[in-house]
Amino acid sequence: MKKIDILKKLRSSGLRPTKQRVEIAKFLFEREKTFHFTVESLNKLLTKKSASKIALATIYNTVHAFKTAGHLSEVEVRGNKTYFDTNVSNHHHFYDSDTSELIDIDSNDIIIQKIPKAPNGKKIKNVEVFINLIN
Amino acid sequence: MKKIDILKKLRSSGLRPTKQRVEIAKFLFEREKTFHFTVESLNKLLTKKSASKIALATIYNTVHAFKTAGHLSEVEVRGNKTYFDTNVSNHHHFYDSDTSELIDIDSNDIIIQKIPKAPNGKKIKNVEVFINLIN
DNA sequence: TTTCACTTTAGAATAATTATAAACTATAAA
DNA sequence: TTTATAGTTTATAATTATTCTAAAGTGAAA
Ligand SMILES: [Mn+2]
Ligand SMILES: [Mn+2]
Ligand SMILES: [Zn+2]
Ligand SMILES: [Zn+2]
Repeated sequence: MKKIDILKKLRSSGLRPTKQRVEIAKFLFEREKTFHFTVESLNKLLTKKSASKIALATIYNTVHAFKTAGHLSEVEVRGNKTYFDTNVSNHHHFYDSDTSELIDIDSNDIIIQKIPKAPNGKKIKNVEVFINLIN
Repeated sequence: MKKIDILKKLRSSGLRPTKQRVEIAKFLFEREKTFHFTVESLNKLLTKKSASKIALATIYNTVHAFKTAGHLSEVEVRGNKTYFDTNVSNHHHFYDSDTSELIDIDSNDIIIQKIPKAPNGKKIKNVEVFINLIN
C-alpha cells in the first residue's frame, strides 16, 4: 500500500489526512503481514521510529478512528490491555501467552463441524476461535 | 454444595475458612448453574445480599486465591474488566455483547473438524471458542 | 491460653483509558 | 489567495480497574 492509497483510505472514510494520521496509517498499513498491537506498544514503536513525537492521546484517538472506519479490528486476549489488529477480515488466532503474541489463522484453516444453536431470540454474529499455545 | 463442603473445599486448598472467604464461597459455589462475574459485579451482589460488608481488596484477594486454587477460571471477553467463571472445566461460551453476558457451551457441543498445527516449537494448550450473539 | 503466620482492611499507588479545553490546521467558501 | 470554521492535536486532568502497603485482626497449632 503506497502513500497515495493511505490518503485515499483516510479521505474515503471521512478522516482528514493529518500529519499524525498519515504517519500512523503508514506505519500500520504499509506492511505485508498482519500486525497486532496495543496502544502502548504502538506508541513505543512510533516513538522509536519517527522524529516527530505524537501525543499518546492522539494515538488513542487515531486508533479508535481507524477502528470505527473499519480499518482496524479489536481482538480480545487475556489481560487488561486492548489489542488491535490490522486484519479486519473474519479470522482466528493462536495466542502465545508466553510472549503475549497473536498469530492469525485463516478462516478456512479451522472447520467447525458441530455448533449449538443460539439461545432464545438471539442470532449468531460470528464465531471466534482462540488456540492457546505453550512451549 | 453444603456448608461443610465449602469448608472442606477451602481447607483442602490451604485456605483458612475465614468469615469472608466462607461467605464469598457460599455465594459463588452454592448454586446449580455456572456463574460468570467480574469483581465489581460480585462486590455489588455481595453488598446487596449480606449484612456484613467485605472490603473490595478482600474480594480481589479471595477471587484470586480461589482462582489459584483452581476453584475459579478466568474468561476473556471484550472490555477491560476481568471475568471469572465458576465453571473450571474445559468449555466454550456464547457472548452476548448486548448484555455483556456469558453463557456456557459444553465442550461436547462444539466439534472442530480441522485445526492448524501449532507454530514452530509450540504446542496447543487448549482451544477456546466464542460465539458472539446479536439480537 | 498463647503465639504467630495468615488474613483483612483502608487507603495509597499504578496502569490503562477517556475526558477536557485550549491551541492548531485542513479545507471549503469567499 | 485569504478567511472562516469544523475537525484535530495536545497536555493535562479525570476515571476506572486493579494491585500494593502496612497496620490491625484472627484462625488454629502447640
Ligand atoms: Mn482484553
Ligand atoms: Mn477482557
Ligand atoms: Zn488477527
Ligand atoms: Zn463459562
